[in-house]
Amino acid sequence: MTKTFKPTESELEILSILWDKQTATVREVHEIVQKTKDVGYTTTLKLMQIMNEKGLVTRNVMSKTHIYTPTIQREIAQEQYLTKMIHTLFSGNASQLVLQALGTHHTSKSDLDQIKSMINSLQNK
Amino acid sequence: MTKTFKPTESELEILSILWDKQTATVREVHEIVQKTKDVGYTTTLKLMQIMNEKGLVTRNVMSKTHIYTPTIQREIAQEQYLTKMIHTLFSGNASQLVLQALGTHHTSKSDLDQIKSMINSLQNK
DNA sequence: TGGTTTATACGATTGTATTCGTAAGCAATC
DNA sequence: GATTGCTTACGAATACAATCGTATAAACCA
Repeated sequence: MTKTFKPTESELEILSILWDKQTATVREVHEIVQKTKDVGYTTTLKLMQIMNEKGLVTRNVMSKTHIYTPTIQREIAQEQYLTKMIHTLFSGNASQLVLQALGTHHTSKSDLDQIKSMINSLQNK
Repeated sequence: MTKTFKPTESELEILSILWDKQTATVREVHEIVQKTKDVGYTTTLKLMQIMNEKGLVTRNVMSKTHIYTPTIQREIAQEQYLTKMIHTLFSGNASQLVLQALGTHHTSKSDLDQIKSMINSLQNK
């Protein structure tokens, strides 16, 4: 069973950066965080230390500057939040979410093709 | 400009109940909340009072038992969370979210048809 | 009417997230 | 080898969310 994974707002933001970069130092993360939030370096540092304690990330302490890696797969978080969102915001109706997403967020033609073929394979079951 | 809408975890849970029922008393909400969480009546009451102060809900105080109504449209919340989720969990790629949603959440054949026709109309633009 | 139930109001407590200041170590540089 | 800059560690303050106990009033009813 997957342990309950429940990062805070700020932790999720940091995780999302780590998922994109695979691995990063506090400074690298902080530089990105700073673009949207006005917080001090030690705040980001502290958060990442706490995340380490919680097991949300691991870190390589070989060099003076630690290197952080997320422990949770992005896919697991995706699935968890998707499920929750469908439940609380879409009354459990996944297709409503899909329609909404397609309607208000741009999607390339080839991506649309990919979605169509996925639908076809689902319908042929 | 839409005011920043940022309910807490518990507030969102209550809103989701109100969205489904359109309108409800504290007791009605609490009865549903209790199915998943073991909290006292006054906790739910207090939360809804705070939500009223924040403007997340309005209430009709004509009778002794107040009747609550959500002020925020469910659609606005849907859009906001969807956007945020696509950004932090799907690297900004909406179609990834759609594929994931279709892959892991059941969708009826007629709903799938509806999605297909939506895609077709998007592609014919 | 008097007691019981059901409501709201509200203060207080507890728990957790967020933020930052300060200290201390290390490494490059002057 | 002293100074400067960057790093981590850590305690402490602040803010906010969540929970509940108690008081008070209205409505119900036997």
